[in-house]
Amino acid sequence: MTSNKSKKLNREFYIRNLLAVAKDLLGKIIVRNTGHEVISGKIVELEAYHGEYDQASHAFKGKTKRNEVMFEEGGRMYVYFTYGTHFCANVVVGKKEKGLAVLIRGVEPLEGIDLMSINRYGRKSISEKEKSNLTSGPGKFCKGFGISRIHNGTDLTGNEIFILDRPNLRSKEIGVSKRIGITRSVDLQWRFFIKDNPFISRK
DNA sequence: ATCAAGATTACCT
DNA sequence: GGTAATCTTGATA
Repeated sequence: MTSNKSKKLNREFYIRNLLAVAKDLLGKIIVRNTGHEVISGKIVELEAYHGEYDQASHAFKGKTKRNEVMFEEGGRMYVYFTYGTHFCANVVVGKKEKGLAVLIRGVEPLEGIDLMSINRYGRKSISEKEKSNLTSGPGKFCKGFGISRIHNGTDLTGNEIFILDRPNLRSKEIGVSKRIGITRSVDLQWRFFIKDNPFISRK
């Protein structure tokens, strides 16, 4: 079982430099334990957001009711609702009050694929195309994993949602680009992904 | 109280 | 490549 092979990332992992944590999270295994079933997948794409000098960050204008989890100590989930339809999940990074986060944008499904299929399409049996589309985007990942507003603030050192350690990738395996879907601070090259992985949201 | 924008996705031509 | 769907938040009055 994938979930038992390696160790859960601890608090110290998350309380580090934003871009270092972002790159190190690539290739790690994110797990959701519903209490009945386990869903897991490899993180293959993400983006970093910095509350102090990144105008695209939800934390840029300071703490509000919506983004308050971003100002907690690293190692929690910040989940927000957008476009009236989708949830997006972030890993909060760094010390308290910093406002740093990493948006999870792409995951390669490992365990619980039947449940993911039901969450996304309402049925277990899905086409090859639907399989490749299960969790290849921030909203799709949340839908597949059943993550919604009730998971905002979830402690990733707990037992419901957590991330398992894996060896860091070599920098050669990591692609870097501008972030997607934003209108401010557009030139920061803060999107990271595993090159050639089919579950990244865009080529 | 009102309103525009939004860290997206699915479906259309 | 274009755009409707759908609703919460934060800004402004």
